[in-house]
Amino acid sequence: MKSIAEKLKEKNIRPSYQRMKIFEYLNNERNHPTADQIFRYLVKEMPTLSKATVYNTMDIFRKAGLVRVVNIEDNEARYDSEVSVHGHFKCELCGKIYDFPIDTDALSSNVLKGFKITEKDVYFRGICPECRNRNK
Amino acid sequence: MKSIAEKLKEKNIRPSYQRMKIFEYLNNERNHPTADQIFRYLVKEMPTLSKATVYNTMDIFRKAGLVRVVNIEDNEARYDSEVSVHGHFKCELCGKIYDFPIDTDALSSNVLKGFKITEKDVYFRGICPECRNRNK
DNA sequence: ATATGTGCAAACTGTTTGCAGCCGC
DNA sequence: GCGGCTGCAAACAGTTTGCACATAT
Repeated sequence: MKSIAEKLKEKNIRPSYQRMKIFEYLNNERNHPTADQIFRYLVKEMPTLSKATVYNTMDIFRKAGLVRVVNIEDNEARYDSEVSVHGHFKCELCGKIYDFPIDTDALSSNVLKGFKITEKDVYFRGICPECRNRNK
Repeated sequence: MKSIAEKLKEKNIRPSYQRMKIFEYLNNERNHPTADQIFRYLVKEMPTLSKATVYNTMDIFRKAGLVRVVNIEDNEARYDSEVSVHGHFKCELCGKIYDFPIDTDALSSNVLKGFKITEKDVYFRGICPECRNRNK
């Protein structure tokens, strides 16, 4: 089991304390947090933490392929430590975001022949089973 | 062929001059414009037009199902007068946004059984054929 | 006359930037 | 000591809001 520091070094990211804590948080809480959520959680144990550092770090992680940015909400970005191709479902009632697998081949129909596709985002919205049952 | 005024009335939207011009623009220029593009174009012939009116109008249109909001860019929203389910591809080089059909059944796999899906957004990014050829 | 729509400016929010100081190699 | 990282504050952009005035029925 690799240490966090090693994982960051592999990507040529200097493992500062802040970066390691942010990375640790992302991999423990897999709730697609916003930058603000990450900040508010970590500032409790690191009172001098700055939001700019969170943004900087997320950008570095994104460029290194350690996180995916989830823009399922129009106003603010969320971060996903699961970087493989998959879809996101947001429940309009409870706000929870679910991951789900997608058949990426079925999607990229032959209509996009000639296009080089480097990024695929699939966002669904609706009501999750829990909320549907609750309102019955 | 219905007049624009009639189309708006059908949706219980009072056909003010501004709203008709905005609706007309959306259906003529099918370039997935931003609010700012709509504003900058129309302010030329309507110097007193306000950006707030553009935003208000787009919100009314969206609620009435006349436009779809395209959030393929993280910073600003785009509007699509084509409201049927389809995907969007953005070329990272020329910035152009292409529509493409999606097999919506292939997408909603049985993994999302129990979920009520009301909205589907599919965003791809990459390089379009034109740009690929240009750089050869 | 009353409802609704418009336009202006100010507020708001998420994000980015510049820069001074700090830390680690 | 040097390069890189952090934290603060200010700047920034897109969007929303409050309100007075204009407009349409």
